[in-house]
Amino acid sequence: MKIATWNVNSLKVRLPHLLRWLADNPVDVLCLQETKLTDDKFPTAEINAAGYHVVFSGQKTYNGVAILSKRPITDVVKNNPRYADAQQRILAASIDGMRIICAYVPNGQAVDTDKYAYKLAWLASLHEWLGEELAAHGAGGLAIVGDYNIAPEDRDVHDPLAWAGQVLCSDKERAALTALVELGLTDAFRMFEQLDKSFSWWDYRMLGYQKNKGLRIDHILLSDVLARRCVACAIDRVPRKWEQPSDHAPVIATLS
DNA sequence: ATGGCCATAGTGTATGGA
Repeated sequence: MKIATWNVNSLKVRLPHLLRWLADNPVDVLCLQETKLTDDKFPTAEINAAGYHVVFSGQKTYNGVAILSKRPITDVVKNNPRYADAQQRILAASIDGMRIICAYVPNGQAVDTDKYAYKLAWLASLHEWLGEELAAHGAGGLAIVGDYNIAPEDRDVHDPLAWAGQVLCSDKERAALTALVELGLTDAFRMFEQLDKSFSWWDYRMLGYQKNKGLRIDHILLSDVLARRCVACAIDRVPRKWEQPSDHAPVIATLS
């Protein structure tokens, strides 16, 4: 089975890309971030017609998450109950006994801003709640996937010197991600040999994609039960080359 | 040429993204 994540940067704009990508990549589970749609505007019918169940939690203009699945979805939790503010960034659900969490971690803007402080507080709260989710659902396997807005290591950054200490690469953000991993999770991408300069996001500006000036900030973290089943993990750059693309590429993990 | 974008709200131009 395949589990994937993709920050679509507006599902309204990117629905044709989503449907085209699913036709080419009929993954079992796909988590979306930055849908930027209120729930009444969510394209449920189109996604059902593509063969997927779907749950979602959105808001106007910003954020918004969704989980698509070929198999039925149960036990849905919207938001981190420990951090239930208006920003729709977390969606958890059970699929065939597995716990799937779709996460859109705050961007943080810049290290000296309130948004950065919000990001760190949000991550600390996520850590608390994720520990509980692992305790409750770990036996059947848990995957927490999405846009973490954190490049874990310098090799995940096109220009580590330029980005040193900057938002997405700062020590505190990396430590927060490490703390999540230390709950008993594995970065699926790094379980396998990968090409140097593998990224999942490229700035729209400065010919970022054409020059491969990117970051790897979209991650699939697997609990031990699922990590043992994981046989591959890859970033699919194909839709980043399509007309009017999202600035993020999908990441796909294959489980036996 | 060392900078070059995009989506949203809303109809100018500001904000957020990463």
